[in-house]
Amino acid sequence: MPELPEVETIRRELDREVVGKRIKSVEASGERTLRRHKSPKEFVAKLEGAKISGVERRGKYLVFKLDTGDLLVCHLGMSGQLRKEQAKDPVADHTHVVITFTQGGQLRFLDPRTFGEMFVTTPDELGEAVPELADLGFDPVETPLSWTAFGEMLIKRQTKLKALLMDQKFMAGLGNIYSDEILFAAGLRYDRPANSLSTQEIRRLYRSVVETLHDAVKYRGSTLADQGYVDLYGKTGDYAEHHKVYARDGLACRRCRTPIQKVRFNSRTTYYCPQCQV
DNA sequence: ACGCCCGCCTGTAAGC
DNA sequence: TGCTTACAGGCGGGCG
Repeated sequence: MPELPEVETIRRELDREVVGKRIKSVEASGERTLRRHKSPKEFVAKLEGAKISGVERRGKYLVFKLDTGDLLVCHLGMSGQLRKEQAKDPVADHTHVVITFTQGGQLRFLDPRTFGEMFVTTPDELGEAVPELADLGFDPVETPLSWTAFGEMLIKRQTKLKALLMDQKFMAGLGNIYSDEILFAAGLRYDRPANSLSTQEIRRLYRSVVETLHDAVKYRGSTLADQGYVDLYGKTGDYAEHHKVYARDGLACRRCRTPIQKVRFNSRTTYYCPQCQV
């Protein structure tokens, strides 16, 4: 669920809420959340006493810069949430990490399905020990390309459009929801071979990538019916109201009134308009 | 290189 | 009502 717009929304809030704060203590009970460490103790030891000097985003990863020189990396997976709370607030189920600041207040990580993770590493190791981050493709919001450069990369690939959009090594940050929304905005089917696009289609696709993501960030991301995504304050995002195809199967297309179709593609649910997307 | 599927997890909801 | 099954989609990995 958390894709680029949701992670960017949280990053902006973290920028306000935790940058400049010093970590007083850390409670880390989640072994699976901290699976890259030998033990939660090791994770805690690297954090206590450190000050957070900045928060960046790379695709769906959050990277906290520490004044020790280390980096705290967080991926929310499917069900991870970061929440700003007070020490007196009740601790929700599935809370795996609690960071308490010297200035008061806590940052908590909860994650029912434990696909998410947190770990501390060094800038050097990001390029070696952490291939997932080192191999990430460009970030279309943070470091956009020209559409011509995008087209040169795209035309070389022998794969279908949706698989390519979701490939984090090609472009970082898209998941199932935004891939479908972007393909609708571009008027392209999920199963079009990437190397079959005309120059005009490439330009339209890239414009749709950038515009859809910016729009979604403006509305603070998509909270679906399951409420799986909320921001740092527990607030839902408003972008789902603006979805054109995602979870709208059987409903009339907002552009042409044809019913939106739901299919399985690469064992993922895919929504599209059979009239508007070619 | 690509398509396809599994495993990792839990909460929710549909189906019998 | 209560049990079982399917689904949700993040990612790595394995296989053809």
